[in-house]
Amino acid sequence: MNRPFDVTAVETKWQSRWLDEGTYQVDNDDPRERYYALCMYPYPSGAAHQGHIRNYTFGDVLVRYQTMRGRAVLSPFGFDSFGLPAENAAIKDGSHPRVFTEARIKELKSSVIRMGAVYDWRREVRSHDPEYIRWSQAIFLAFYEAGLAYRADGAVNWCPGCLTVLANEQVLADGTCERSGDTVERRLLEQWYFKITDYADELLSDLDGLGWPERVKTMQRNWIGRSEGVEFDLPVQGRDDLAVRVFTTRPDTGFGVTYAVLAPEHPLVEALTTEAQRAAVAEIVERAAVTNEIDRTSSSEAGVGLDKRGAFTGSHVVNPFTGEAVPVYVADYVLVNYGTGAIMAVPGEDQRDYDFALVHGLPVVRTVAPPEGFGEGPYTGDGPHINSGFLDGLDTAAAKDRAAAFLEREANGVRSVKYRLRDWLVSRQRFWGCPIPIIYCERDGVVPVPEDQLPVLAPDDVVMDRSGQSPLATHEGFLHTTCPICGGPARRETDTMDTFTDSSWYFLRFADPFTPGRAFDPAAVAQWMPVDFYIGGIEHAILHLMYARFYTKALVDLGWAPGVAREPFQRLFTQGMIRLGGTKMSKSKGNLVTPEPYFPTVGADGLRLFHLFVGPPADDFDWDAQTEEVIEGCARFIDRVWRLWHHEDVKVHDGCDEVDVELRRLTHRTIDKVTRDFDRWSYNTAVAALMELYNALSRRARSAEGIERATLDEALDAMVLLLAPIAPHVTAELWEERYPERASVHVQPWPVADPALLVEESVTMVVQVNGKVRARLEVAPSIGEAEAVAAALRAPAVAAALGGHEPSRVVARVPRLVNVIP
RNA sequence: GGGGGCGUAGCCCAAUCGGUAGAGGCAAGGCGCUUAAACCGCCUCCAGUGAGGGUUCGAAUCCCUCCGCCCCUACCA
Repeated sequence: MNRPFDVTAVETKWQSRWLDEGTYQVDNDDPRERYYALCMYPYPSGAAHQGHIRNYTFGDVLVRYQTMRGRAVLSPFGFDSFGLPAENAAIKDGSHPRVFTEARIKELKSSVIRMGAVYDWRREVRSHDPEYIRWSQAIFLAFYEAGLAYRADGAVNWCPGCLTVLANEQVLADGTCERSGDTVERRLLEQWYFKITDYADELLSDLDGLGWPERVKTMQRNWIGRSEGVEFDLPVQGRDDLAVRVFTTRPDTGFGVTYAVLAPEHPLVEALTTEAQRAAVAEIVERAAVTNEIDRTSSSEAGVGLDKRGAFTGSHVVNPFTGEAVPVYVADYVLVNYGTGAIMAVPGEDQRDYDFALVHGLPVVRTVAPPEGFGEGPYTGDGPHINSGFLDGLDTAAAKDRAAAFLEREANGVRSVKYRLRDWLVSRQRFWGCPIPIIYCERDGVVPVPEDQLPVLAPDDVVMDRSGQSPLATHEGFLHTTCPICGGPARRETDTMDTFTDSSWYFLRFADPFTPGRAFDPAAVAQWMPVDFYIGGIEHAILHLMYARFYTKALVDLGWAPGVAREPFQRLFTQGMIRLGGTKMSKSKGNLVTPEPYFPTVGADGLRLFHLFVGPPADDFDWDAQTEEVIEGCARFIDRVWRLWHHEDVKVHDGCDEVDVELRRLTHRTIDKVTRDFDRWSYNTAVAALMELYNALSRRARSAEGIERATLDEALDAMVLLLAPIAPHVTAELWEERYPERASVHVQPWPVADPALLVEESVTMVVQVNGKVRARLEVAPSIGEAEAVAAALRAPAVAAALGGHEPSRVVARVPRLVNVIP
């Protein structure tokens, strides 16, 4: 491209200046109104790609805009620098994950600076920094002391090809390893958990007040999966000492229970299995043990038939509603870690029970009358109850209540609420993560590492291979230690924490990474939290955002953080992804377009303008063959502004005529429009409005009559101010050229539209006859309804369309429209 | 199977409360500038809103059915 200025020189000049002058540093005692703008801190994967540029452009525009609006804007940046890619790279080429990671951080940071995004770099955090690790571990211990962290057996994902444990994120939807493609197995290990389920209710109910996209809230609600029901006992026939405890949300269908099901891992399976059924049941149990959860929960068509997935135990339980004995099955469609791990099966009103009953020849009883014409199969809807004794005739709600009361009386029933949400398994058998600060002593058991011994850091000389155990466990020097209580021999926990723990509190650290001896100063957190706008990808809609909300709630309850942090992210923006060749642009997909080639040509400004202009920020964008041309078009617009600012080919005159006044009105309408568009994140239309203003100005300024000087100056000033958050370098340069004595464009107050110039002199009133446009009239905006109707009826085309008939009805929406119905 | 989103000009997209379908850009074509081209400037072209039905004086917008694409989720009792 042939640019009218030296893009690289201008952009690097301003980037250095923002850094050197600390333009976007804010202090914790800043008296201005606070604003906290935050992009999700990235995993440092190396130089930025277009997805990063788009993301950080949205954030940067917000920071610069809010700064011009007079706010003290906290704009920090950091790196989610623990994680698997660094460890895998280390295994592959023998480097140390830290060396690898820090090189990637350097690259990404340099890209971010080069695109013109501004941060208070004094506040930068890195998850792998020893000071950060110290406080990640201190929080773990605080959770442990509070009973929020506990140990239990848990299943991990084991890849037989890689001979290693995988994180959940590495297991694809079809149950295979994302690297080797092998089918992932489950193995039992003792693991650490966080008790996020303690907060299930609050995590659910607090969603209501958040300014988040509805779909993200819906996803979180579904993930938490609250359901109300009844827990009760099914006594085992012939065994006074045993009962199968089940949970149901449909106690009203109790008369339709024709069998019961235990999960394969249920503790009663052994006791209830008769000798004759032992082999059949064992087969089901063994199969469940080696099958990963994905396969188990996929529908029967995909894998093994239902006949192979369940077996009769030989025992019966008594249905408390009917008093009849029904068979007990073991089947893998019942999960041990939900509800009570056992169900009453109602094939008449449940699809899964119905499918299973058909295959195993179990009776189906309908207890809710389906509507007329309803065919075969289970009916899960509402309706009058039938075949249900004392529930007959009741609707579902009433029957539920009556049945629950019955179960409370007759079957040790308790109304209860269950959640789909599970406790958070935080152990990872990995090296490149935050070590869990726990010591195991033969005498004293589980012992927290004393706070003065934090951080627990991994030694540098750990061998990372694919043996499948935690790399730290292979390092004798790390493994063996002494017990802080008795001084006797002890060993360290060798697992590290899920990297989602690091990202669950970094935004609190940003408020105050300065105070020694604390994770953060509560007063500083109180000043900055909650985050006003949190910007990131939809892929974090569930896990990261749920975990972070859990952390802040727990930290508030533990007294670490002030109550304002309870809901950390007031508003959330999830930007659309960039797709190339039909898939998301990402390093792991190998379909990256990097920004570097664009910097010397269209510049960071051109690229930023492009990302804002190309479509709504929330929408996905396809990077395709035409994209190059669109990007160049954006750079061209910047060039046009540059030339017009320098009055190239412009004719100016003094003395303002009506056309100039109209241009002044357009300038102020544009100020108003762009401001409202910024506030609703409609950057594409804001840019379009600026282009429209440019077009009108240029046309007038380059016409034979020319333009009034003051009108042009006012319009150009407004345009450069409005463009400043979008194209920060070129606008800073233009502003400094013309106004060397003034402060930078970026600390100028945001322009305000003059209300007097927003009032339109006349508007076009559309006159319709029977919905068809027949005339357009110029009218005063203040026109009254009667006057508007009279004017409409006077219009010749309207009279003609009416053909002399009296209108039967007239709908007037002054001053825009009058619709005459004959 | 369940939940959500999207579908407007050749392409990306506007239309903010149900009220003139077009703001902006890209591409295409033409003219001017130029020895020529690029650049630059000016101008032109193009859809009736995925299909069908309903509500309404009036529907891209609300409702129903269907088609296509995308995302999330998945036996949660």
